[in-house]
Amino acid sequence: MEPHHPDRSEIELSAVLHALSDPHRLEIVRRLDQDSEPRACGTFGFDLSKSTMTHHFRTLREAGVIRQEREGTTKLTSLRREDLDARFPGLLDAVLSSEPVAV
Amino acid sequence: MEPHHPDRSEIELSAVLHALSDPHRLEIVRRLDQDSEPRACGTFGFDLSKSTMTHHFRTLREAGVIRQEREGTTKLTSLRREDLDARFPGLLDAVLSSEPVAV
DNA sequence: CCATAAGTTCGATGGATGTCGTACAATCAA
DNA sequence: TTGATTGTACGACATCCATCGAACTTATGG
Repeated sequence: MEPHHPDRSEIELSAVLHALSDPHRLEIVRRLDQDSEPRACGTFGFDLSKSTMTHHFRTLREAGVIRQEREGTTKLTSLRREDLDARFPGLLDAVLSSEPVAV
Repeated sequence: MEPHHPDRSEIELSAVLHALSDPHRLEIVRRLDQDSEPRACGTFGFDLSKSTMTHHFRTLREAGVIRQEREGTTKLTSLRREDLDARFPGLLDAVLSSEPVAV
């Protein structure tokens, strides 16, 4: 079964803020924004287990921050920038324009 | 002893996002922004116990979102808008411009 | 068909979090 | 001084959360 993505109108501010309040997840979003190309989950090189990464990606997806699509054996992840900009104008830019933190 | 307020440069994005990710705390910040006048802690009328309110105000204060100053028997709370705007430009406006949610 | 690679699922675990009630401290008014 | 008002401190408790390892699924490539 395909994973669930909330509709744009269903994206909740508190869920987005909570998703972005974890340093690992914020760094994921930061890199997705820089690349502007869908990216495989395993290409982030964090010192975390696979199951923990799955947990973080699920948190971001269920909050409506990212989109995940299966592509063969991998899973491409992309930022839902248009949806986020439409729903919370300026939020993503404000968050991403702050200085990165080491993770 | 006076409660601790982080210096502007010490305010961390993850702490701010976490503080704002709770609906009650977000509503507190929303009202502080509308009033633009320092406000007593007890004037928010939430259906929460006093100790829970203390907890939320402490979370906001330690994240650097609000300032608390004793004034007689009450405690005036104000938004640290200048500090937040300087440290994370546009963040507070983006958060506050989204539609309020019932609490 | 088999092995490998990429993620998910499923407990488990230690720590944080939101909530409460009761007791306490500080200030002001009578 | 006594009482009322405001808020804090301290446990307690149920839940959530970030993390892990091990077992599983799904697709790809010999």
